[in-house]
Amino acid sequence: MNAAQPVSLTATVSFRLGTIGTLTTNRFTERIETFGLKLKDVGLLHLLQDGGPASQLEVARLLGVAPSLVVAMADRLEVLGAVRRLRDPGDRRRQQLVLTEQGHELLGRCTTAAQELDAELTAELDEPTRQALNAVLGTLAASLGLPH
Amino acid sequence: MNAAQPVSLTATVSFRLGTIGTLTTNRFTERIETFGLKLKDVGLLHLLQDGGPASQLEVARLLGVAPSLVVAMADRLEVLGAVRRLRDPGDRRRQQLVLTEQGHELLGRCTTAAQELDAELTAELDEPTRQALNAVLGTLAASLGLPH
DNA sequence: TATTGTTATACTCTATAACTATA
DNA sequence: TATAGTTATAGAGTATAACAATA
Repeated sequence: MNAAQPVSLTATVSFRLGTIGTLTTNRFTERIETFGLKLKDVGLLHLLQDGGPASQLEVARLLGVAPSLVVAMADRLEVLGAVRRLRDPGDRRRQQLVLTEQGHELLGRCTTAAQELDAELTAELDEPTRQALNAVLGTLAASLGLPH
Repeated sequence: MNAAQPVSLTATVSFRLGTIGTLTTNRFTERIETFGLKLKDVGLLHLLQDGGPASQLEVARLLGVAPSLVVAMADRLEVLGAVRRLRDPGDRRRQQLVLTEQGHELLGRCTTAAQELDAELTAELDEPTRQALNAVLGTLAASLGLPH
């Protein structure tokens, strides 16, 4: 007993989540390039929609990225007209990032792109299976501290 | 009709696969660093186990990476004693990469690491749910042309 | 001349560190 | 002196292009 039967690496949940996740990320990245967006820009847009205005440092902490990267993302999104920087009058060191109407629309297009990608990725699954998969992934995301 | 109800980006399968996949990849990468391996080295080891000896250019094509990257991986794995380069006597341009006994053991340790990570990631799921998840991921991987 | 592997170089993404303005 | 944001610099990972050996 205790003899581990030989399990293939590719049969593990981790390997499959990693490879499918990478493929998914690559395809999504291609699509949003069309909008002039980088992958993490989408996370920033989503954050602003959900949590309202936030200072750049708050954003960096919430996204788990360096503050200098938030500068680059905010620059890019400002050029696209998707966000505006508003100086906090009470503390003029702070930049409040706010989503513009255009930013909201852009986020909507990203969501549509994700839904289209969903259909493409799960084309082989029947609807109950697809929904069950999404539910389990939601549980997993929640338990791992990811947005869900 | 046809009015799309507002779906959150984070509720899509694509977003969840992307974020969970990235987290999984990061954690797996940390673990195999202990063995002196980079992420894609593991894919190479697995390939050699499954398909037997292969030329470096075949490996590049199968892994979907540049030939120059295979050189770097083979260098690293050769130093670790995990693979050997054998000149093809029939065509001396070709280097046949073969897995050594040590390479086989190393791959085994990677598989164990993935299984441990599986347990960690799916700790919140009951066993039938965990198995159902793995089965659907296997279906997905197969339909997307990924190893499974 | 074409192909395999290698080396040299460049590009993308992101972090760390130095710096400026404000508190 | 401490903090928010910015700019400068560096490192990891990987691709493309130039090159050498062999066919």
